[in-house]
Amino acid sequence: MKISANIILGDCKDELEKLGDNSIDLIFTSPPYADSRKNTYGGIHPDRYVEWFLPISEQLLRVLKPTGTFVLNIKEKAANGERHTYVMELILAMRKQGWLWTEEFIWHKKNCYPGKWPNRFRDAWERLLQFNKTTKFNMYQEEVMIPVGDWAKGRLRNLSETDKKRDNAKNGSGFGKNVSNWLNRQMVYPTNVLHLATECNNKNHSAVFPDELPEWFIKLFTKEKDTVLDPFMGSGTTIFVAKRMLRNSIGIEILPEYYKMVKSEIEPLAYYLCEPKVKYEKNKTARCNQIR
Amino acid sequence: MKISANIILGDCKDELEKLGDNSIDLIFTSPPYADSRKNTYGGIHPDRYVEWFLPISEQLLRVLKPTGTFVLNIKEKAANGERHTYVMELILAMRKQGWLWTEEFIWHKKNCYPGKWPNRFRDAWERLLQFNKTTKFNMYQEEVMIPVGDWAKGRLRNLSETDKKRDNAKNGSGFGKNVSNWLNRQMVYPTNVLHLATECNNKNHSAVFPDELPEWFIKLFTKEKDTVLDPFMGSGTTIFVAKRMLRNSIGIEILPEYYKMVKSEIEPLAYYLCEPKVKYEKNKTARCNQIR
DNA sequence: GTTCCGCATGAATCGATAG
DNA sequence: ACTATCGATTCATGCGGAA
Repeated sequence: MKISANIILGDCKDELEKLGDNSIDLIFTSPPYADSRKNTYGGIHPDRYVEWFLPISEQLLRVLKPTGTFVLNIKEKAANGERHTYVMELILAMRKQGWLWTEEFIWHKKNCYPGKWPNRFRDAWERLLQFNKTTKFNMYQEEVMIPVGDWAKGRLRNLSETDKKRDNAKNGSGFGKNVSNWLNRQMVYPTNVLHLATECNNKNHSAVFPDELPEWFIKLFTKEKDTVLDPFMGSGTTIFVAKRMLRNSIGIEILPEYYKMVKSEIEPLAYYLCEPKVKYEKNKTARCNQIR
Repeated sequence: MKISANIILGDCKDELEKLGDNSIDLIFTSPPYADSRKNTYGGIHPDRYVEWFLPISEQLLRVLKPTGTFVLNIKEKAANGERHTYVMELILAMRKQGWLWTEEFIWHKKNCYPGKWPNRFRDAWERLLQFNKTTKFNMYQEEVMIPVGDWAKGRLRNLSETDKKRDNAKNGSGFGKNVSNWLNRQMVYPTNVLHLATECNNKNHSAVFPDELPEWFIKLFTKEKDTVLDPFMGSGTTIFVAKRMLRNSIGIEILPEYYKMVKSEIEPLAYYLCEPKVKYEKNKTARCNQIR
């Protein structure tokens, strides 16, 4: 089974038109922020951000499957003592386009960039806006469950009795179950707040996010062999993570430098991943060291 | 030196008109959320939330000092699989009214409401929108500095002395019981993400936000003898905290039950606080036991 | 007197049922 | 078809009684 990573050089506004309707399971992207990254993207003026983005989001709406999800990582800049409003205006405009604004996740950046200003503190969070085409989208909640909170540590004894009974009743054999192991993995569903550290190695790319960010949403909204799209690929974090997790991926990038870099680095992986019985969890560290 | 707590019964839209121009240093409030608390406030329909709030925010703009700050705690509901947009629409409308949207703090609710749904996770954060009249507002950043280090890392809790003791007692670790441990720590500025648990069971009162929330903003945006206003007083958390911190306060409440309760509980405090050399930190526990 | 454990209780949200 | 009400689901926390 071949997992493909389709790396495309070009303006996503044009390149998206070549993709088929209802063909994408997850769009995860972090577009250039308004008026930032001037040296790389030219910098979109805040006042024109919405009008610049709407033709793109229209194409994204077309290529997304009805069961798919679009996750947009974005945060408004502060200028002249105020936060810009283009993100809110974008949400309102995209809803008129037909998108459902399902949820807003918060990425809490645990080690955010240091700094001090007279009128504001460090900005330690970003928005992860979830948009959908329909209310019946795929969501694999069990894939992102987390260990129960610290409160359980002092109360494990009570849990053990219940869990022991349930476990025995379930399989009946009573053979080969490590109860204490099971106890330490009491799992609960997460919330809409994600606590992740920012990526330190940046490769001249000012808007990098950690692997864990796309990984979490890929786990949550896709299964193996699904297709993930990043129309603003940049250094390719989303694509590399998707590949590692055995999802097909499409990355669009306007800058030749990034395109070449990702293209050359993703190729050897294809080989590697074609081997049978390779589980992505086991290879994570190796591949991270290999490609990053 | 007398610190006053002016408790007013009535609709804040009417009562605010009686307050003088440019007389308030900090407005901290949590208005009734759309379509919620029906039994108490009647519930404002999401589609009419903005038009309901704008006359109030217009008065708030009038009574706030040019150096003052308005902090609005709010979160949009989810309905029919989507988040409502009235909060974003409110921000846009308030800017047209003349407000500056300076910043959006995130309150991460460590213990959010439980529940499970097929299309979303538990909602663990609320917005704390900072509005200002001018870009030259008072901000006492040093007052909310936090110790750097693994214990406080990721929590951003600015603890009063009693809080430190209480937390240490709770953990039972003995860590930090020696105040010098704290004094020796390097202090850093916090970020715009606040990690606080909601207060669960206070028997009779259940405040919608913990004391630490208004406390943090009162420290940051006011000094002693300044005036704090809460136009939706509710059970009076903001007013009690302001009183304890030696700030004058004005609370407006439409429901007689809440009004009477706060009125009767705040009175004995006036006596107590009139005594000289009373530092609010030392009295927190005593007063909490006394009045709550 | 500690520590431990049971239990109630929230700014919630969805789907089903009823008017 | 559209709105109002209700039950089910879920988990971090504090309180009080028990060990």
